[in-house]
Amino acid sequence: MNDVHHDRLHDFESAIFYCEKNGLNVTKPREEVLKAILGSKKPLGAYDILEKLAEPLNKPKPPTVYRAIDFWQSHGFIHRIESLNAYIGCDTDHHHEGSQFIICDKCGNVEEVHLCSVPAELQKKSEESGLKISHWVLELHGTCKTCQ
Amino acid sequence: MNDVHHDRLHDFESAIFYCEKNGLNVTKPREEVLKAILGSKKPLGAYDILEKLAEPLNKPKPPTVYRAIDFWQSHGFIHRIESLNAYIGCDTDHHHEGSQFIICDKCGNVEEVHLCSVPAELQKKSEESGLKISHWVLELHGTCKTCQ
DNA sequence: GGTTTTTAGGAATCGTATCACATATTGCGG
DNA sequence: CCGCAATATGTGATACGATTCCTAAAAACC
Repeated sequence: MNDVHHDRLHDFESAIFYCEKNGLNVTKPREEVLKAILGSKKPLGAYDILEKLAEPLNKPKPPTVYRAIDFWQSHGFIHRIESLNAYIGCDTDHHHEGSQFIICDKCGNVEEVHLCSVPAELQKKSEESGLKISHWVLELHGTCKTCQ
Repeated sequence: MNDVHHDRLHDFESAIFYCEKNGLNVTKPREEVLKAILGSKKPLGAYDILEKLAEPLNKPKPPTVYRAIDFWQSHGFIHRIESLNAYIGCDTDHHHEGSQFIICDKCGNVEEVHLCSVPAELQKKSEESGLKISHWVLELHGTCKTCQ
């Protein structure tokens, strides 16, 4: 567990706790995938994860990793960043249909932002258009404070 | 040119005009790629485009299509929809750093939305975090009026 | 213990995108 | 017009991302 970055340790433990409470199996692949993602400050691609797990899981194949990703994602513990094809740990209590990220294209750091709801302007637009929103993707790219 | 959907014909012509005015070459691959994208009501994947161009361009290879996509994208005439890995024509005057889409996951229709600026809530968050925004991705998924 | 459900292993394949390198075409100064 | 530089294309190979399908193991339940 000490290979999970310290400020994400709590996330790891709370995920485990959540699973225990809800009768979900925390299997070896799932555990290792979550550890890999939470252990990284930056989002990881599926094949980055695959590499990291070569040792602990004896060279797993893509489906193994994708299955675990799906599992954690479906329970809201990790998010996919569409514009990076990469995965990152959720930094709050899971299960929100939208996620928002602030992404530095220079250093690759990603910060999760939490809006409790769709911004008003958009809410309005989607109402006008009659869309019943299921989820949304919001990714701001730019240069972070330290990289400027 | 009559294979460009009628309500996108103007977009095609104004792109050509823009290129002439700015000394940009409208080559055969570029022309065909733009026509393919504007000729479709729904976003096209790169390999969809590749297929459509099999005849007019004599079975082009991926780089041919991607280069033309990059070209039009860099001049703001088409957008990439990250959560679909697909490309769609811009429906207004080009060159805005952010694009916003309303996507029906049932019928695949996409509507472009134009916010002139980043929603206030996000603007605030990105200021707090010190991000200098270069571009942003905003994609609302759900079910459109007619599909509900 | 036997059956059902859940999970994992693994080969193959598909979809998306880029690299490297050769070739062609265009634009422009002499 | 020629030759050079800049721009753009053709093409094979390869990298990266994700899924399908089928088999086998492990857990949960009776």
